[in-house]
Amino acid sequence: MKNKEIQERRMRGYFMQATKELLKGEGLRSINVRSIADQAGYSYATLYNYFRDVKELVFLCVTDFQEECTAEIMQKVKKTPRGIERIRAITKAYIGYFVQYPSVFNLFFVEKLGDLGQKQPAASLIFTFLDRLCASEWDYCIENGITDENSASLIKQELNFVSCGMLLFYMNRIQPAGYIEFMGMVDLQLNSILNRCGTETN
Amino acid sequence: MKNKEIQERRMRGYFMQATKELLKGEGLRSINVRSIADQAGYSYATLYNYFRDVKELVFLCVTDFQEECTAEIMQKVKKTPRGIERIRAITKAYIGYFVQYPSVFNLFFVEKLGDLGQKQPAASLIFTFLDRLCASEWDYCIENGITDENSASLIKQELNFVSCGMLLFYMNRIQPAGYIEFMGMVDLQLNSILNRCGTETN
DNA sequence: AAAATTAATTAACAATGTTAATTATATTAC
DNA sequence: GTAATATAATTAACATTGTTAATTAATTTT
Repeated sequence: MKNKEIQERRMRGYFMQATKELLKGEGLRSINVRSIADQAGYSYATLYNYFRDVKELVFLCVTDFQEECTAEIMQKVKKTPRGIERIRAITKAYIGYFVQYPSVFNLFFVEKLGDLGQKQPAASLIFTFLDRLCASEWDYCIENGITDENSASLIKQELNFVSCGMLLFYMNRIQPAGYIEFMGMVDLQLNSILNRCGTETN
Repeated sequence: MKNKEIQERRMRGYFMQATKELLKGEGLRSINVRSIADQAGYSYATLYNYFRDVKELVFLCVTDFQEECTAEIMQKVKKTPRGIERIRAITKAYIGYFVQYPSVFNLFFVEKLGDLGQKQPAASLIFTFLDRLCASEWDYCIENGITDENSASLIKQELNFVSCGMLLFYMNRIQPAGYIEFMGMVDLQLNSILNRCGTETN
């Protein structure tokens, strides 16, 4: 039955589209079975014919957002010189994307998504996201002797944690207060971390 | 009416005690008006005679936990040599406390606590917590020329963000998988950040 | 001790997630 | 092409949780 498969995929798509619109617009707060179904133009119970529960549906948006985010970032940094410079640009753009879509940040890093069955794959998908975005640039740096593998691996982690930490404080606690100050702090932190590359081996 | 005040304080205390027990035991998941009231030995509606809502009650536990955490840390590090060494120890103990009580971490850093009226004070209370724990040691470092104010301020922020980021990943995404690996990573990161002190000015 | 006040409890309602029962739609057999 | 069947979608219903209103119990005041 090919038709059935196509139709089912289409239906899932409608609900996912609706969920993504709501997430980007009103945010996670506004997400509930009824609002999603409304947005999709169906009754709330119909959703359960295509998804185990509302968490599965929301979770599926993660992959979509990651792809979108990746595209946006790569577009933004393609003119930046390769190496450390581009790693800095990617990380800034990565942070910028989450500032633009706070609910995506919450979805990725904050929400525990309950006891979602496929928790572990999603977890590593998220944990390695920035690493994957920067992977080829780190390779470039190592190949060109700009840094070595050991310090690269440390700094990768540090970028990951610091980015996430800054975002968490900014989003959740409104600290620092404004976007300008926040991005200023981001610059300082990224400089501090990335300036260490190649200058010495700790 | 002095009695009334005493009684009211006592009642608030009962509910707070109950909430803290639940938080530390079952975690935030298990927190709801009825479970708190049960634990306290009252009906759920009674709670509303003493607290605006359940969020206020939960929020009040933050301060209590901070005090407890501070005491535990200071006890732990009192024999560590002052300066960078002790900053490292405090930060490790700080991370250790949250690993011990994951729900306190959630409460502090993850939960948005809705549109809590007193949001801002709580926010800065949390944001500055590690800084306050380390404040006198940083002063010590600056006074003794171990580091200067500029790099101290950068590194303070970095410690704050990295700690929070590592915890977020570990708690939320089970990454890295085990406690031993996690604490190993913590050591590496703290070394990397703190080794920069005084060796050079970036 | 009766009246009045205060505190505590039960009842009730609203929002949300989820499942069961019912209705509408589409597919298949003749 | 229509009746029987299968599938999909909807409404109804129930569970959980937060919150407020109405009622009952307790305490205080006179």
